[in-house]
Amino acid sequence: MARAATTSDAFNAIAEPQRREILVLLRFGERPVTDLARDLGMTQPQASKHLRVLREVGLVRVRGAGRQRLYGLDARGLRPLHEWLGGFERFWSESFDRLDEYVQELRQATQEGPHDGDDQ
Amino acid sequence: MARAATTSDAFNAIAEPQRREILVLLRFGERPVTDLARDLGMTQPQASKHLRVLREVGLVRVRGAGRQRLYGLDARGLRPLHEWLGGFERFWSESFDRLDEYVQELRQATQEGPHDGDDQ
DNA sequence: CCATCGTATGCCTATATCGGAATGTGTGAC
DNA sequence: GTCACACATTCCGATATAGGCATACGATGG
Repeated sequence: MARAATTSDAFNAIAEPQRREILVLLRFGERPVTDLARDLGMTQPQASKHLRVLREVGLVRVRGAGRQRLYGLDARGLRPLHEWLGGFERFWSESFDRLDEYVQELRQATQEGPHDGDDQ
Repeated sequence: MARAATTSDAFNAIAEPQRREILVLLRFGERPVTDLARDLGMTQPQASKHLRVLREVGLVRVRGAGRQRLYGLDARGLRPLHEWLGGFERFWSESFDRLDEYVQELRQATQEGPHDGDDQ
């Protein structure tokens, strides 16, 4: 068997650096294919192919605007990634995450009794 | 060119579901190869190969313990993923994250003036 | 030193990728 | 209707994967 299809997963889809860059660009709004291709220094067909993959895993949506097709981000598809990663937060926050720190601060401020401890 | 090597990235390494499961198991502590293989229902050689990949991208470390080799999580390698994903938080929190909600609650409780709004 | 356990590696095949170039499809404009 | 434009799809080749199986490696114990 070969590697799993790039379209099988958000995990597989974003394994490709260029696809990640596309998603980053789309954070700033919808864009047509040619725009993306030019900004990322790739050919139009390649951009189209990458967008196809991203579409199949539900990370982007298309909207026909005249003879252009505007691609837009659908970041809900990234949630599985986020959730999976969530299980590891405690590990890489050996040097605490700013958000974590913030939460702790606030937790103290509100004088909520702590109900979870950290072990290991 | 083919797909980028699985060992080129944490992104590529975790594209494989079994590799993700290995990492999840390692959250609970160090473990020898055979253990992992059995728990995940795969052959020992496969587990070894997956662990090799994970090692090459710095997601696990090995520690020789007698004639066993204990594999342990090194979650720092997941930070690039976390950081990349961070840029999208605002998007998938259309239906708010529990943590986000919690932070907001607490923010109100502490009566901190709000200094950022959510747009979309 | 030799047997044995735990683990790593080599070889093989099928599969699917990414890149490049050319060409197909569809929409709007004149 | 035809041209031009924006985009999608196809064919090609090189590459490297994951799985299965056999086997090599390394350390420990007797």
